[in-house]
Amino acid sequence: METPSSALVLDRETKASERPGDHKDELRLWLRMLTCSTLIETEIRNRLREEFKTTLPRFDLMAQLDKTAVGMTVGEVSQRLMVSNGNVTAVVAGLVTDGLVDKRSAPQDRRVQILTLTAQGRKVFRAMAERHEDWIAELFAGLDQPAIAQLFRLLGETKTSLHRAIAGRAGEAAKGDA
Amino acid sequence: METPSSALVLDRETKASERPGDHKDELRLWLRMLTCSTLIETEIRNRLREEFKTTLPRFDLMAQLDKTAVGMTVGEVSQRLMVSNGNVTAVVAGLVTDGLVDKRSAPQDRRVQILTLTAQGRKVFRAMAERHEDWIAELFAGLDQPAIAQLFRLLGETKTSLHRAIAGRAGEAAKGDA
DNA sequence: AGAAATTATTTTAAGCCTGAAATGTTTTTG
DNA sequence: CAAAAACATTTCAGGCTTAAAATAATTTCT
Repeated sequence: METPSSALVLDRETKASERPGDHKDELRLWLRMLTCSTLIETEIRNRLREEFKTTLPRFDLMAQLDKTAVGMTVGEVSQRLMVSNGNVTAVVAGLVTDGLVDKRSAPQDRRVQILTLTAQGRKVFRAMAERHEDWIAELFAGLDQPAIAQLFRLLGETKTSLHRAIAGRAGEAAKGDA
Repeated sequence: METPSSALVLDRETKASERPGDHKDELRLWLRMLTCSTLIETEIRNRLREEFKTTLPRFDLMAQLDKTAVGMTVGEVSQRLMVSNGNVTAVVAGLVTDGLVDKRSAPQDRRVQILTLTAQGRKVFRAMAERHEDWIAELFAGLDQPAIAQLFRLLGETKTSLHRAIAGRAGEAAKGDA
């Protein structure tokens, strides 16, 4: 950002990372990211309700199923959406009732439930997805292409950092368990 | 889906913004941002439960109240947290029961409820906030200071873009209403 | 002043979401 | 082969969240 000269000025001019034990910058970054996510989520939620009388969890679930031709198990969906298994069970129940999703146990392993979009489900989803893509573009319209690319890249680094930190802690916990 | 020949090859080489009507980059950006937010939220939620036996909504609410000496109204909190009024009412109820938050109607306007942290609430929150700040720093540890600053700046631009897009649409809706 | 509009909050009904316990199924192991 | 372990999903209890309707208080307008 700027070019400071002496060591003390350096502390003043650079960000808090120079001050030991201070992590305000990371906190502010997180709060700003959360604000952005919440604004987008709320807006998409509103538009899905107004324009398609549906909810974001339903849309997200259908989006996963649309990505595959052969269907997906409950566990697979739950992992991809980063929600609990029980949650998937509940949301799927609604979609099955509405004839948008088909659920059947796998013939070779009856523990597993295979979820697929019905023909109608696929049709309905495709229509929503098209609008959804426009909405997202509209929301990000204030960023030019290089800014989008840059942001995408930095969020990639963030994701890596998060995975490392979370896995690290899980490892610690496991060590304690053993 | 097939390999195009002349003009379209250019499309392949340049970014999607060159293809009219294609907004895949924005969509991928949003999905990546959502992944990051969800990872952080889930991790913070887990740690708050394990270490302090509390929930993220409660923590967030207390964080707002900690920012003021004179207290905050229900509406003010709801706006800042970007959640519904009814939600604040419910979460506050729990915190009042636990003696962490105090709620009383404003003397000059009895419609308004003033929320403040109790002494205990402030003490409990401060302890959690300190840990929380460390956790966030830990999660972002893979980013160096310039990356954090850059990301913060880009998310600022994003926020501006979002506000403009959302306000714009609200304006349209209002026009229709009149 | 009194009616109407506005404002702040709460209530309600419905759906989302979680972690943990329970259920049913398959695989491993003694 | 049968018991035990592992696995996939569902159920359950509890809390969060929302939009919309209801309630309560204040302000505005005539």
